[in-house]
Amino acid sequence: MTHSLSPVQVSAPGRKPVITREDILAAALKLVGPQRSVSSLSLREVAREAGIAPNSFYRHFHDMDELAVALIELAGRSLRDIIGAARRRARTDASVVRSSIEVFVAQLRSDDRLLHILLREGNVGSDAFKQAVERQLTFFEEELTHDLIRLARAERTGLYEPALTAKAITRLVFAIGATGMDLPDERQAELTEQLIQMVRMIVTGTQTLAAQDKAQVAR
Amino acid sequence: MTHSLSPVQVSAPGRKPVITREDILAAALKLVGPQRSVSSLSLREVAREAGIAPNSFYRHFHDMDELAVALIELAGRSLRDIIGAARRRARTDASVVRSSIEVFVAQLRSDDRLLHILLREGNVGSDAFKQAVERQLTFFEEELTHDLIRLARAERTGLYEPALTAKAITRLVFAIGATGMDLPDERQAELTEQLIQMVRMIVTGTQTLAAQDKAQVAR
DNA sequence: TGTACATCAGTGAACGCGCGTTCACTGATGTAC
DNA sequence: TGTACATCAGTGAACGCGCGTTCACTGATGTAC
Repeated sequence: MTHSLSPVQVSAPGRKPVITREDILAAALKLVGPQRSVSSLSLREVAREAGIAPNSFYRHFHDMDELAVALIELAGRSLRDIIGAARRRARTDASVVRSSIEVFVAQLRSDDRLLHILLREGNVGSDAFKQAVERQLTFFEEELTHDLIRLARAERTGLYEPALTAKAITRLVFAIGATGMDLPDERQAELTEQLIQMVRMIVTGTQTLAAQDKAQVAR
Repeated sequence: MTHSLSPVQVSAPGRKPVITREDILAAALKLVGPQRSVSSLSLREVAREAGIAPNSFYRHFHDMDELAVALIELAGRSLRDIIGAARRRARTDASVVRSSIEVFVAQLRSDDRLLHILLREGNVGSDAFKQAVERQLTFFEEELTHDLIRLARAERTGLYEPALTAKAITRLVFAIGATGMDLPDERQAELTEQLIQMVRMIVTGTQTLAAQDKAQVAR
């Protein structure tokens, strides 16, 4: 789950940077944890962790808000890549649910803290920050909507309100995932099974409602 | 949505209190809003709002964490009372979903900020604080589990994993509710309908899965 | 190749601020006699 | 009823701290000639 964070630097006059935006983002990432949300980090703390003077921070970001938004975008992009790969590997309807959720939970326990950021930060911080989180979640919903439509066509099952279904699944997985962030490793499997069952309830529900609708129309 | 916060004071020697725990809780409540979570409030800020000297705060709470936990408990208790009343008024399966969610969304827009606190604070703050939020959510889940079992019996529909279903519904409603906190009033109806449909997906899903299980066993 | 110069990443020191917490206090109240 | 006293809610002043932000600076680098 790594990404290049900025385009290749074009050669320019002046002193060479000894530290990059990526270094600062990585330092901030090291500081977030069970007790610390991104929006509670101080500029001086991040600078200290990155090994630079507090005022050097301003060479790379306008303020802490800009750093926080950059972190959110990085986290969202990485997670979508990972889940997307898992979805492409899976063949059947059932295994798409399972493998996506397994990858999601595995990422919860991963050493890089990227997913933690998306889960912990939804409802605090500045407007710009909250919007950045919201944007990443809607990206997920859009991709999931397309998947649901594609799967319903392939398996000839009905589908009731795909966008709403995608939203319900996304928000539920993220909400439950957030509570599981700090769980010990041995409860990971349990969390995974719970999530899979919950998603199946929703998917089964949509299919049943779609079938009822169809019957209604036919009658 | 009001509650008596402490037992009636027994007469004791010493100066009469001019300010109460309730006054301080109310002051803290006034300060939380779109940009401010309870865990971001400072002791001095709350004292200022309550009209007392900063150090007087210590006469009522050991620290800010204790105040935050008291707020969470107040909010949870109040919301359960309100939703409980709505559920008792409703007669049918469908109207239980609708009236509970309507009351929930109405409370989202209410002047007292109690529900906001539960929604915004799930994933930040001290351990004691997060546990307090978690505890209130499990209270909801337990009550909902009982309701689901009762309704399934009454309507002779199957029920698949009632506790898990209750958890999925609770977490989903709170997660979506959190995103709707800061929405303008005119989108309240839309939010309500979305939530109702999502809950129906889950309930329909559980019933269908239960029916499938039964067929499996009968075969 | 050599030199003067512009650029600009990073710095050290300092600022004013709001914070949580402490201390010794004041003075209103209820109780004992 | 009157008086001395213990209790304790609330206070004003002070502390040391970490914070974000500013300023004028240093010195490494690439460019122009």
